This record gives sequence, structure tokens and C-alpha cells, in this order.
Amino acid sequence: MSRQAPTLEDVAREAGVSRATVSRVINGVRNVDPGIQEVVRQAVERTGYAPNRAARSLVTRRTQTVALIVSGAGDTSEGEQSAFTARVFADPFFGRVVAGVVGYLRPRSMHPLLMFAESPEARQQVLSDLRQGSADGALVVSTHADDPMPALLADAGVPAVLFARPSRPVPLSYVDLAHRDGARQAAEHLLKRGCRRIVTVTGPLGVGASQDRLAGFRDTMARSGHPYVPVAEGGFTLDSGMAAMSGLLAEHPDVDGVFAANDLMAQGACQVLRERGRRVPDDVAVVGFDDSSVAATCRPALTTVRQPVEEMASTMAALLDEHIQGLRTDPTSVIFDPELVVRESA
Amino acid sequence: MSRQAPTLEDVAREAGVSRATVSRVINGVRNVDPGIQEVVRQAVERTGYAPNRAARSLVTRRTQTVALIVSGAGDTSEGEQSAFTARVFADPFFGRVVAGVVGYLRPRSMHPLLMFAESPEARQQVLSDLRQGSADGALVVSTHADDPMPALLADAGVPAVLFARPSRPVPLSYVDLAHRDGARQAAEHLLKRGCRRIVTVTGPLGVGASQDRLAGFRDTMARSGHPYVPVAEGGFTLDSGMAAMSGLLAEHPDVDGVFAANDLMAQGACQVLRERGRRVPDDVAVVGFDDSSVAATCRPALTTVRQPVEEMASTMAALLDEHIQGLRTDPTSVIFDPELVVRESA
DNA sequence: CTGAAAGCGCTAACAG
DNA sequence: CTGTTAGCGCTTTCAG
Repeated sequence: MSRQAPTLEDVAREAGVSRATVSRVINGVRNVDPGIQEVVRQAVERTGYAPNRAARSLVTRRTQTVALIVSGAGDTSEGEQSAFTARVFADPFFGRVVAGVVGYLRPRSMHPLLMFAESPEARQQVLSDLRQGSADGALVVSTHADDPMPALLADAGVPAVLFARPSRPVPLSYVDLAHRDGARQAAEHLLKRGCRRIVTVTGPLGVGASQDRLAGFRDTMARSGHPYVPVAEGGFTLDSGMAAMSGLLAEHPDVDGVFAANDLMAQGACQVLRERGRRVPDDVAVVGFDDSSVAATCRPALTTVRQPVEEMASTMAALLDEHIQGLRTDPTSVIFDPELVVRESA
Repeated sequence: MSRQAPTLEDVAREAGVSRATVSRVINGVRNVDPGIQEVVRQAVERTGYAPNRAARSLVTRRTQTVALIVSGAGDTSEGEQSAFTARVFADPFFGRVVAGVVGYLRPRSMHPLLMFAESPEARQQVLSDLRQGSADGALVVSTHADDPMPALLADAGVPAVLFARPSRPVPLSYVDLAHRDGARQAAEHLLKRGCRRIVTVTGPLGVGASQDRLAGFRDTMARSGHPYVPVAEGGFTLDSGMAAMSGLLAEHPDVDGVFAANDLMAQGACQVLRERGRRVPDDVAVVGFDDSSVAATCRPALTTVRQPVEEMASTMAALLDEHIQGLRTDPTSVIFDPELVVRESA
């Protein structure tokens, strides 16, 4: 980045061949004499050549970059970007998404470009950036069920894949989890354990996953003769889990089982229960959701429903790649199966 | 992204002017007749033109993108990228960094390109990507004091700015906090409160900030006649904070003050203390560090030393921008002042 | 199997 | 104030 970077021309001169040949060697195109290939490789080495991305992009029409869009609902006012960002990252879930995405992209020397779409202005920005060719496609993680971003992307013809099914049909591929099935497993585990006075702490009900987990849980409970399940809504945070549990405990002091819609809230519930003199799992069994990193490390270790976030995220990236390359044209969906992980809390 | 995107040529034809003129209007260069300006603007509107980023980059030699490098020590084995990523994002600190960075970049229509440098291979990848011109410069957040990435970047001549002073001198600008001073404030607050049996939970001692906070705390304590302060090392996580506090409590049951090197650990300490029947702050006062989002929301609300992470991060981005634009050539450093925020825990 | 030549879409002198 | 003219560095036909 200091002195003038060597170009293909320089390497070609050094190797005594044409630019085209050097280009072929670098891009691994066959039909190049092995001897010349070696000569070129050495010339590249000597000159310290690195292909210029912009020039390459200009002709290939590909940036080797995908946008990772973190998208909120339409009502966040401008200027709250900072708070929005902080909130998103506070959830261990997002880190796992990034890990999965990078796991797929990196071996292919692609990178995620971070974008936030928490307001109408921000969404237009994102759209405009994408149409300028800042990225070859977009991976969208929405924090709300009624996020307008997916539809905007679809209308703009930008290749995009979503994490989680959009609330309204949008012609885009997505990956998701069988949330209801996961909630069913949690309910069955609690029931099998002998719990009879079961309550649940849901995630924010504006999120599809929260709704599905609650629905799946209620269904299973109802089928087992428990038509009524006390519910408290949380916000997927530790504190909200504590608050929700406090409320439930006040109204139902005899509770003996809790299903929390994510691990952070389950952890919060455990803490409140212990503060109020309940032993977990002896007096009250607690089941979480996600199997995030805290689940295994907190005390007591959380029994939870595993969501393979990393795998889902890397699949999301793989799908996008297929769309970008034109290998896949019609939207598809890949639904992952949750799995109960039994530890100490239930 | 579906049909052929319109080019400058198309807009020029539509407006009945030359490409150059359109370019001038779009880039806001003066010396263009207001009337023509309007005509061009309309032509842009009609054609739905969006400048091609690759083409522009090729000539301006600028991508409007900066790499946000999360960098670990040299010993992480390949394949652990996923765990590394998850760990990094689990810390609320990182979200604040991103928020600050984006806060600076977005108004300038720039974006952060996420890169991880947790192994030697990954570092070479990052370096190679940067030399290809994937980004105009790099913002580096290291998880360890002896991170080799800064030096590699400096050697490669890549414009870069660091978050936190590197352990060995590297000719790069950086932003940092006066950690020792923050720790001093924490110590003074505890002492002023009347605490006499004070312990501290440090961050991982491989991190410069942890070392500085510990040193500053010890210094102040020593000057106040407390030559010995029991120490337990934590890992900046809630669990590690709980574990550290448990250990300290076992050996020093009469503790009446705790300084934890970040809020997460302070929160963990509070929980352990309450579980063991200590009231916070009545029996034991607890001071955290960072003033991250949990500090205000957890119970009891944490008295803590505020680190203005967002501001530091956006300053870091601003410095990088100056370096990229050539407005600044020599490395500089900006040190921020911490500030004690008194809430409930101490 | 290799080279010559034609752009990709844009900016930036340089004339006028 | 506007148009003409060169490229930026690379890939990719198309000849040979």
C-alpha cells in the first residue's frame, strides 16, 4: 500500500509472457504449459504481486463480498443505531450466526460486509449500496417478524437469503428451525420428569421464533391435559428472564417446571428461583432454548433445546452462494431439527 | 441486479450531455450549470442509475470500505474460528465497538468488512486480502496484548488504527483508555465508602487493559496503606466472575469491597455474594468497569467505571479515515478518560 | 497452448 | 462551464 503495487503487466514482463497467460495461471485456468506455469509463479513471487480486486470485480461483476444485514422493524428512529447495534450484539445468538457465516465464506476468500437496517433511511442506504454492487448478495438476520427488508431486497432483485421464515411470504430462500418441535420436546421432557405446575417465559412476541416456540409448547401441554399455561413475556435477555420469573413466581408460588424461550432467560429464571429458595432442578425444573455457550457453563448447567445456529448460518451462506452463482434460481428453504440436550437444570 | 444496470453513458445520453458532466453532478463537483445539474438529476432518476462501485474504485483507488479485524493471539489453532468468533461476540464490549465504528462510517457511506485473525493462516489471509485492496485500511481490536497483527499491518504499509495500545511499540495510531486512572477511581470510591477488606477480580492477565486496571488498583490501595490486595483472575465473563468471587470469598469471608475488572464479572460477583447471604452493597460493595449495558439494568444496578467505548471506536474510525485520506501521516494516540458512575452496588 | 486486443464503468486531466 | 480523451488493472474472446 506504500509504493506502487505491481500489476499483471509487471509480472508478465518479469516472466516473459503475456498478461493473459499470467491471468490464466493465477485463476487456475487449465491449458497452460506446466513449465510456463512455474515461471509465472516465480515471477509472481518475486514481484510480490497481488491481483487488484476492483479491476477484477469490474470485469467479473463479482465482489467476493456478501452483505450481512442486521435488520430491525420499521419503527426504530434514526440515531438509535448505536443502541440497536449494541442490543443485537448483546445476544450470543448473533455471534454464532457470524461464526457460521464466516465459516462458509472464509475458505472461499469471501467476506461479510456489515450493514444495519434499523430505520427506513438505513434500509434505503442498504438498498442503494447493494445496487451499486458493494456486495454480491445479502444475508438477512431480522430482529422482528414484520421486517420490511426482505421484501425490499426481493423487489430490487438482490440475491438474498434469510435467517428465519418471513412473516409474509417473500420470494427468497431461508433457513429456519422447527421451533414448535423444539418446544414440544421441552414440554415432553418437563412432563416426563413429573412436573405438573409448569409456566413459560416467552421471547418477545414480535419475533416469529418466540411465537412458534410458545405455540409448540402450548399445543403439547394442551394435548397432555394442561390447557392453561401461565405465560410471561421476556426480551431474550438475562434481566428480562429474571423479571418474568419473578412475576410468575409471585402468582404461582407452587411452580415446579419452567420453559424459557432462550438460555439467557432460563439462566435468569434459575437465579431468581434460587434467590427465592427454590432448588433447581429439585424443586423446579428449568429448560432453556438455543444451547448457546452459557448453557453449558452456567450453574446449574442448562437442559436446553439445541438450535444449530452455526450450521444454519453456514447453510444460509451456502444457499446465497448458489443463488449468486446462478446454480439455484428458485427460492428454497432448509429447516433444521432441534434436539433436546439434557444437563442439570431439568 | 436483474437486467443490465444503466451506466453513466446511458444517463449522459438521456440527459443529452457528456459522461464527464454526469460524473461531475453525481460527485457534487462544482462548476456545473444549475440548469444542467437539474436535467442530469432527472435523467438519473428516470434511468434508476447507480454508480458502479468497482469501476469507481478502480480509478479512485478507494473502496469506501474498512476492515474491522478481530484479532487473537498466535496460538489459536485453525478450526477454532467458530469458538473464537462466538467468544468475541459474547462480550458486550464488541457490540459497542461495532456501534461506534458504524456510527462514524455510515454517514460517510462506508462499511466495515468483518475479518478474523485468530491464527497464523488467518492473519496471512487478512494481509493478502488487504493488499488486494479489499479495504482502504484496517481497524484492529485485539483480544491479547501480544497480538502480532498490528506489526504485520504496519510492515505491510496498510493504514491501520488500533483499539488499545499494543504491548510492543508499533508505528500505528491507536485509541485507548486511561485504565489505571479508572482503577484508581474505583479504589478511592471503595475506600471512601469505608471498605477495608477489599479484593479484586481481574480480567485475563494476557490483556493489557486487565494488567493496567490491576496495576492502577493496587497502586492506589498501596498508597492508602493497603499493601496487599487478594486477587483472582477472571476471563471477563459472568461465569468466571462468579468462580473468582467464590474463591475469594472462601479465603476471605470478611470481605467488604470488590473491584471487578468488567461489569459482567461484577455482576457475577454480586450474584455469588447474594447467594452466600451477603447484601450488596450493605455488607459488600461492588464496583465494576466499562459501564456496559448490563450495568444499568442488573440488580443491584452496578456502580462502575465508565469506558466510552462507542466514542473511542468512532474516534478510531475517524483517525483511520484521516490516515487513508493522507491528512495524517504520523501515528498518534488518543487516550480517553474513564469516569466513575455511582449506582447501587457501591 | 499462447498472445493481441477489446472492453468492464468510471474519473480526471486537458482543451476548448 | 462542458466535452474529449486517456487510462485504472483485469478477464476474455478470438486468432494464430
